[in-house]
Amino acid sequence: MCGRYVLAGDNSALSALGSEFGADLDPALGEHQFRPNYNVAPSSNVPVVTASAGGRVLAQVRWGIVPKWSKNSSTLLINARGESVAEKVTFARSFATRRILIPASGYYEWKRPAKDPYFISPPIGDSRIMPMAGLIADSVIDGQPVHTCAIITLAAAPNLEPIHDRMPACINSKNWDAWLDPSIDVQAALDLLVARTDLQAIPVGRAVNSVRNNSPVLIEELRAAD
DNA sequence: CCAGACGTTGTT
DNA sequence: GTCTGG
DNA sequence: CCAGACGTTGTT
DNA sequence: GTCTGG
Repeated sequence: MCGRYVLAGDNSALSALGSEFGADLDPALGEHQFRPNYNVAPSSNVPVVTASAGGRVLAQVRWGIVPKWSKNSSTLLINARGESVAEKVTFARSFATRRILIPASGYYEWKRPAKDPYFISPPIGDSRIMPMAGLIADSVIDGQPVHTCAIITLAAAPNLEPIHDRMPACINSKNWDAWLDPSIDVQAALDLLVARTDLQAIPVGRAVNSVRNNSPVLIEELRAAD
C-alpha cells in the first residue's frame, strides 16, 4: 500500500513540474510555498495535479477521503483499490470524473513482520518524479467542506512483492493527458493504471517512522547496524 | 421490512 | 445517502 | 503509515 | 485496545 511518501521538490521544482504537466499553480494558493517533504503522512495537505476548465492546475488537497456517511472523521480512506475503484459506491463518481496525479519522488513501505522500512523510488538517473494515480472527493471535516484525495493501489510488481503485496498505481507520462481528462471512458481510464516494474527498494532507518523526522537523511540507504 | 455496511491494510 | 444481507 | 495518548485536580 | 495527531 502507500501510507507515507516523499516529495523532494520545493516551490520552484514544483513549478517546473507544473509546466511538465502543463499545470499552473492554483490561484487559490496565493503566495503559498511548497517545501520539500521527506515524510508526507495521511491527513496532510498535498500538491496534486487536476484538470480544470482552463487546462490543468497544481492544487493542494487533504490526503484521506472521509466518506459522507461517516459520522466521525476517523474513517480515512487513503487508498483505493484499482481493481474495484470504478465499482465501489464511495469511489465510482470520483474515479469517473475527478482523477488526479499526485507528484511523488518515491514512497515508504514497512515490511512485515518486523516492520522494516524501505524507500521505493524510480532508479537513479530516471525522472526524479513518480506521479501516482489518485482521485479527489468532497469531504466534510469539522463541519467544513474539504477537497480530499486517495491514492489508487494495485498488486505489487514482482520485485516489490517480498516487501509488500500492494503498491501505488502510476500512469505512463504519455497518458497523463488522457488520465486527467474527465471525459474519457471509465474502462479506458482503468486501462491506464500501471504497476511499475522498474522501481527500486532500499532499506532505510527507522527514523522515518516518526513524522517529526523530515530530512533527506530519511531516504539514505541503511548500512550496517540499525 | 430494518440493520449494518459502505474502505484499506494487516492480522487472526 | 444507498446498497447488501438477513 | 507510525507514534503517542488514553485522566483529573491543583499547583508551578 | 483504540483513538488522535502528524
